[in-house]
Amino acid sequence: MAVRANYKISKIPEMTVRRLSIYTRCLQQLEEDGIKTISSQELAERFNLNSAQVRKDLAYFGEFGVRGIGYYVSGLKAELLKILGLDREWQVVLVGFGNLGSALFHYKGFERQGFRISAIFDDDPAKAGRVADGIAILPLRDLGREAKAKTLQIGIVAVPAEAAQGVTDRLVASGIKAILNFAPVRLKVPKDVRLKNVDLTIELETLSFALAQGAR
Amino acid sequence: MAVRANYKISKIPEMTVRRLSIYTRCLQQLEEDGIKTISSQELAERFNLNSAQVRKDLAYFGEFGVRGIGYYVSGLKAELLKILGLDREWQVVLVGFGNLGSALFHYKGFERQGFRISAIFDDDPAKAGRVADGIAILPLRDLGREAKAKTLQIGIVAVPAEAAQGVTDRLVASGIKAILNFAPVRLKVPKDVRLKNVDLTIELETLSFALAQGAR
DNA sequence: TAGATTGTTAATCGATTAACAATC
DNA sequence: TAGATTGTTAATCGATTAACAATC
Repeated sequence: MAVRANYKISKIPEMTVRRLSIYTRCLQQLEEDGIKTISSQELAERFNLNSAQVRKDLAYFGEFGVRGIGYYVSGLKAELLKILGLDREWQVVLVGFGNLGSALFHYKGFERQGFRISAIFDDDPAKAGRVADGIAILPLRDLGREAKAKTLQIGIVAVPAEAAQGVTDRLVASGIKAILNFAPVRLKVPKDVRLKNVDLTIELETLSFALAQGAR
Repeated sequence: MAVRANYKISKIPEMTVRRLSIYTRCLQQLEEDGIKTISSQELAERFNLNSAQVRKDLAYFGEFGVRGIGYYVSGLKAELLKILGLDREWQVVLVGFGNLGSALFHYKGFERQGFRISAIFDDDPAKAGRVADGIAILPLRDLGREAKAKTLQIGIVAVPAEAAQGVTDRLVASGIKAILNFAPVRLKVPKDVRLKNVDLTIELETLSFALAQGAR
């Protein structure tokens, strides 16, 4: 029953974390549907996974199941929310309020999981000074002050490739420890800073690759 | 020297394709900088990869290098563009013109690699009928006709989760063989249709996980 | 030729899956 | 208790890396 407290973050495979997110969503749905328990087998089937994989993913963090029964939906959901850090609100800073940046700002999915974009920065004089949905768009020089004042924790980089490293350096300098980067460049960050890249063009290229190959 | 023509698509690891995209970009930059040749070692160093991995990735598709020299930058670039299907233009259809959809439409990165969003669909009466940058926003019922007329090849799903499966079914029915999905749901598609999911919330959750763990 | 670097085979590593004793 | 399902160990699979003969 005891939850292992002393695992190393680095030991948890990235794919395990991603699957935990997926399980969590499923459990939220199951809870709404009034379903009380679910087995690893049933959970796995919904995502074409192996039941052993589901159990192993969970086993990194503790023993949440009951032999002969499976997992209690709302109990497991609560555990996973805690593990993923979704049992609290995160203060997110968005840098870059172009097309992508403003879309991310208005995207409802983030807010729903507790990611609150509470600061926006853009050095474009046409944007800095404006207000979006009650959030002021500020020039980057104000970042350090705002990061402290609003205890910003996660940065989103949505600026052009050329500007991305400079922006990242300022985020790091202001104490941000996690960055989600949408610019198509490899950013350098200190090793205590978590960096995740989302490269939309590469996603499309995996598709054009498949189509180009298929056409042979 | 001969390029192997008979490999199976399914045999190429996804991660290999993603790295090919990255190599290609690097080669484009190197070409602009006037660099003529590059070794697998030099290429690998730029991305913290292993030189054997670079050579192996390329070896899936042929022998592009010269022993003792390395790879000719512009020659290899041209080969990779062909392999990735980036030596041509792709007709992309965007479904959903909300915040995310309109951002993707205006995102310059796609166009630059030959992905042309040449049709937009949205059933919202406030949007259907409008024109965005010369592209008419049409109701979904026109999809079949437009798909034929414009030989649409790749679909982007940027609608709310509830609408995503319905939209996908219509894309498939209209003959689209590759779909990039931004809705946070597992879509069902026939097995000859390529599906790639981009889940922005999960990306943020990998960060909140790391922060939450680090905070223990 | 001597030096450099490829393409490829063999070794290593890590993640997925099968199998099963433990136990509700 | 009998049946079901967990948590975990061992086997399998696939991807990464090291090593090296081939060769420019």
